[in-house]
Amino acid sequence: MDTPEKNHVTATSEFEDSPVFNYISNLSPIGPVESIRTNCAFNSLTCASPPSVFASPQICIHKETRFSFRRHHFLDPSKPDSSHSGNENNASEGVSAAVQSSVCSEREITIEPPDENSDLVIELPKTLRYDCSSPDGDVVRSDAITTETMPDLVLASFDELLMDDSKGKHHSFKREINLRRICSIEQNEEARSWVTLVSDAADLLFVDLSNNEEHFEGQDHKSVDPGTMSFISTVLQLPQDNANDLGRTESVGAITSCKPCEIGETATQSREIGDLKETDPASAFPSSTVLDKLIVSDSSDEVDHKGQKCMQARSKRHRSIRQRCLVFETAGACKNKPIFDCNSSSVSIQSDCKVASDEKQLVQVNARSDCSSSVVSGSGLHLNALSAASPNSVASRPNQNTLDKSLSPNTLISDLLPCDNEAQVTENAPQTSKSAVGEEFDHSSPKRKRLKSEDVGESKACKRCNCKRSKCLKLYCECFAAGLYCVEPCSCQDCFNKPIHENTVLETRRQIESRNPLAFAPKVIRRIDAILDTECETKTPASARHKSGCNCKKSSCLKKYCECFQSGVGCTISCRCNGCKNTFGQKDGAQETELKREESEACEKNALGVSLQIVKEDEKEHLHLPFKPSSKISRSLQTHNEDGKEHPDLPITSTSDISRPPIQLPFTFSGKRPLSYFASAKTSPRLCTRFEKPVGMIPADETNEAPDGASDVISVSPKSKRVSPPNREFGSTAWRHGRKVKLTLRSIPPFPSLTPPGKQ
DNA sequence: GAGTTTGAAACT
DNA sequence: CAGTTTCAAACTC
Repeated sequence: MDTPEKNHVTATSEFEDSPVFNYISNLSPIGPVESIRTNCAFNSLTCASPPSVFASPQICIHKETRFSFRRHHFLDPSKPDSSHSGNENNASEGVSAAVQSSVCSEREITIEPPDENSDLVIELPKTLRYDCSSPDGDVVRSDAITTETMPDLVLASFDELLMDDSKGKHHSFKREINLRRICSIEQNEEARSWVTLVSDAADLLFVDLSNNEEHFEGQDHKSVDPGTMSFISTVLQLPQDNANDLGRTESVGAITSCKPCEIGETATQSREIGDLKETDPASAFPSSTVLDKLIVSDSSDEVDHKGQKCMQARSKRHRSIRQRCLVFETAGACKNKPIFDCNSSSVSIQSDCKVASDEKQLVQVNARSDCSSSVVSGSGLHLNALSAASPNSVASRPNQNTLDKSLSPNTLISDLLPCDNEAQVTENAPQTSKSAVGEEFDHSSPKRKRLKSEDVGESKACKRCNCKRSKCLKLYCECFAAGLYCVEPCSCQDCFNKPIHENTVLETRRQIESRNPLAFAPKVIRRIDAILDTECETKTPASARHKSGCNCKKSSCLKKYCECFQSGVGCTISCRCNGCKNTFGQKDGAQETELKREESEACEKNALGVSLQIVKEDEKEHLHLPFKPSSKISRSLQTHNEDGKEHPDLPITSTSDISRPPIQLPFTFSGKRPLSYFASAKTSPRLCTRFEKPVGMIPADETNEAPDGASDVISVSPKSKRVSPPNREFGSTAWRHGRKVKLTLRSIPPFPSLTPPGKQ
């Protein structure tokens, strides 16, 4: 028998002869024998890795080298040729097999390339990345997952694990299950997204890839969210790329309208589109997401033109408007350079949290993308505008007129995407927009005031001010308040709200934010589930509300003087208005809503509960917008609603609304539309949503308290006086009475305790 | 288009 | 924090 040592020696000699060995030797200080042992140890280490990975991302990184190594070997056999050109399926299968067979390996794969032996490790990723262009690129997914979604996924699973830990049951087992689930979901999502995307212009993919290369690796989990946005944007953009701009846009607009019936159609379409989604159990989660539905419907629009019926129902006028708005929206999405440029900007913004830098980046983005600039020019879309518009879409349903107006893509985006992102987009817009926007606004005559009043959707999308004394540097200026630069259509005088005066603008903005951190936040906070709530058709007030409420004295909240009315939302108890007659919902009615909410909360105990924790824009500051799972929120967050349809979109809207100014919008979508989207919502540390968590699992205090503090709206009032201090628990009944109950945001105690130190 | 009304924002 | 002023949009004519 040969002793192990002999074997090692032999092997060593063999390796030494090979160039690979030499290469490795150069890369690693580890001696030949050691390296071999390391390889041997891979298996054991690999299995052990997952916990470590969960425990700490950094640890994962350390291990990554090994895993990458291992992965490299592992994949090669299945995919001798990394190009996968011929066998995309095989490749994907290999990957999927790897993923499913070994969760550990999957996670490892997802980890970013290690410092050492990076070449080897990176090699595969690159291959995958190139493969991304292929529709079947599940492999790509792994790559994408690595940089984008995994953190969320890991956190999500980890979160679940924690919950499990609380129970003290089957930790490892569930862990693996979770991981498997995640993997399967990812794969499914991947397949879907690719199916959808592939049908579209390949150029988009190229663009994405090119951009991905830049941003993917650099992005942390935060970046994931932007990716989703990007994805959405991409989807939205597709129509424009095609000759069927109007039609596509229209479909989007129809979706945007969010009519229940339309949604239903959309869902149906999505089903029709492919069994891919529905057939897969995994679809139960993200696939059902509204976003997903929308996307699917959009794609389905190509395959199945059913959706066009809804589109055709729209008037041409709205169609054109929508298209324009959509362009703007997408602009944010960066039509031609879409996704990742925008993402990058958003990401950088998030990380930097500096307006100046953000805007600069935005500018750069604009400069880089031709279309984007034009799109951006749509400056009309700004965060607030979107938020405001979105409510309209939902809230205005009672009024058919308003409904049509609300159909603008803005609504869709606002509904689907974090306002922040949008804001970012819009923020850029002004810079490059003027020329591009020119056309847009050419039609706008001096009577822009009238135009605004005439077409809410458009006006919302296209802010134009008429400031004379504020120099457009105060919140009086709608443009400035919206985070937009003034553009040609503006009739302002002595305007400083221009890129030329960037520093001034930024400084002013900082000052205002210092006074009121949420000064630039959307004025209207939408209910997450509003879009999905069938009741919205007849009852919108509860779906959204003004962040701080109105203070109308004479207008009876029936004119646009009233911000609630203007935003198409009903007044709430937070409003100080007198003689409220808001057609979107009277303040008095808010009390009834409150009662209903409490009732629903009672029901909530019997249903799956979801705790939604939204983080304020600035994650670095770790400002959490705590709120408890109100019944509606929980309901909306549940993977399945009454109709059995999934509504993952919640987090998005809620977060968007909550999050503060566009630029710093932290909100995170997962890079992959539904899945990541879902995952992020579900597991994001800052946005903690527990879809699957049964109420019973929630600590007694949590469940009990939820009703008290639960506010209809997930929102944070910009006005400090109305905002409840973070981390404060308002369980007492005292807070039930009066406005504070509504506006008070409750922190969710349980999460911190459950969260392991290393998680976040 | 000018003037008035209105309510948010800003100021004291 | 309340009251006042400033401001610009919304509205009316």
